[in-house]
Amino acid sequence: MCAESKQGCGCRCGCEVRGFIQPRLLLLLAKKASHGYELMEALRAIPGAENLADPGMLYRTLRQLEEAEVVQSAWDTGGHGPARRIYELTQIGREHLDTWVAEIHKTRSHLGEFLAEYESIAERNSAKPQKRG
Amino acid sequence: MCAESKQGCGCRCGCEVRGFIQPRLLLLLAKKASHGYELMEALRAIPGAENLADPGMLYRTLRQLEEAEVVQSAWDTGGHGPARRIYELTQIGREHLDTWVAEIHKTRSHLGEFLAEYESIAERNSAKPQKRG
DNA sequence: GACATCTATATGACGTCGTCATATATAGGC
DNA sequence: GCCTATATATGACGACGTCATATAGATGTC
Repeated sequence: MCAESKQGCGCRCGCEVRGFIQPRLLLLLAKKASHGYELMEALRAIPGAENLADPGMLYRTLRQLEEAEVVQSAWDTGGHGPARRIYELTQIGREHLDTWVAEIHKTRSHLGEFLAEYESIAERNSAKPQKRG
Repeated sequence: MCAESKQGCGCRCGCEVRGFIQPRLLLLLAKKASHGYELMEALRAIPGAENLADPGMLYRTLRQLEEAEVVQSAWDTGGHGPARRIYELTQIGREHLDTWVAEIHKTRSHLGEFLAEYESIAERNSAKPQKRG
């Protein structure tokens, strides 16, 4: 989207929430226990989460979450294809999701306030385009 | 907030937009040309932006933005105290702010959809706390 | 049975972002 | 001269994100 993105042009060309793959995974797992590949496909199907469907980030995050006892896993060799590591939420994981949800509420409010502030400035400028009204 | 934050517990304990200091600065500068220290105080006063009031991040970002011709600066030796570098938006900067605003709108919608999804699951679980309804 | 393809998990390299610590310098009060 | 407030700037380090690459089992096909 941004041709100048090399050498830090200051143009981020996107507004992403840091670490958002975590609550995305927790919410998906709150619906249904699942494995990495399936979670990746699910992320790919969610508008705004397509960028999170990266195997590198995904599998590393799942390992971190398991290390933190937010999820737990078990091998599933029953299906067709290679063995899959099935993840499910722990009680800690459900609490983490609740914490994330509270924080996301706050962040959403802050974005709303930012946009309102922008609108008020944009209005002021369009009302008085000349230097001295 | 999170005692386990050492060794990557997976608990982010916060929901921050990556690089959000940029649109914050652009919006502040859209209101009024200003210098680093003043921008830092302004950020400190905005709910949800307190964490962005870090001199390291701030001055580096201002330099990057100037490098990208998003802002331009000039020394001001008139005031009392040390010389200040006064920044103001360029035309490119105003366009960048507009781009950011469009992206922030999208992100805000995605957060709303995430929260709605969470609510629908929370309702379902509280409606049927037992295994088979 | 050799080969390609799909499914599935995993690691390495590298850059950006964010936090914290630290350095430097001017102006004013005592 | 010394302390504090103002003001800008740099270094180190970890977390996050992207891209590339490695490994391997199952399936289909010629």
